[in-house]
Amino acid sequence: MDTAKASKIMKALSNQNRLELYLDIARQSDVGFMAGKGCFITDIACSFTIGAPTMSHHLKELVNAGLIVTERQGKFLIARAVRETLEEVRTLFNLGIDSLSDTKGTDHDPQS
Amino acid sequence: MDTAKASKIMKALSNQNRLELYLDIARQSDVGFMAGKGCFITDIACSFTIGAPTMSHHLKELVNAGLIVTERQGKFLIARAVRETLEEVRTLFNLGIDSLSDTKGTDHDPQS
DNA sequence: TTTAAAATTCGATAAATATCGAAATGAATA
DNA sequence: TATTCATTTCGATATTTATCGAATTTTAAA
Repeated sequence: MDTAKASKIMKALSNQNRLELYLDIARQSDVGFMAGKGCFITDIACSFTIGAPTMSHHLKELVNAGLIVTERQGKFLIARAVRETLEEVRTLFNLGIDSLSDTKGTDHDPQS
Repeated sequence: MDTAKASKIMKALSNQNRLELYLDIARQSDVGFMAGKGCFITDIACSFTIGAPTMSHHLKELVNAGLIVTERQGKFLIARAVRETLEEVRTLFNLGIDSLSDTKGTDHDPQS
């Protein structure tokens, strides 16, 4: 993934409300019996203090970043996390090397 | 990690220049013989088109987010990625469950 | 001590953005 | 059809921020 796209994703998650929104959606999108079903924005929205217009705006930002997809189901809106994007984010934070996740490599803490 | 801190980290990485700066530092902070030594900002800076004041600003933001630490070495500035913060970011994107990349939740590498 | 290089601070500016209230739209239901 | 609920659009505003040039500081070297 190029850094242009990556930074857009980070920007989409740089607002606390939007981050929590995404995490809620991502968790519900994949947990157990709900897997792949997505979740109702209405149900999520009630636990947020922001207004409906702001919620709508945040959702659009998440869609724009490729983090979620939405779909209208009658009166309601369904959101689902895009798994591929999440995987890309994870890959990004692997920094292209694996040596960061294991503990070897430093004899002692060079700081403190 | 709470979402307040997480969103601050995301914000710090939401600017493309700053993200690339961080990735450069993080890679050089941990690769092979350089592990733990940090890297000279001067050397990194030359591959960026931004001016010195902007670079200084970006570094401060990264420090503020807890992503890097800096240290002056004579005339130069050394930067090192904070491993713990990176780990926290990775944990965040595991969404608290392992089931996202592995339906069973094994002890295999969840990054696959 | 003078010079030069690296980095920071300061002040300014243009652009982005989070949020809101009011109004409009879409869709189910009474 | 009229009403009601979920969502979106619009317009506005206050705040943040990325960036710069100029000036300053810090430190090494000449």
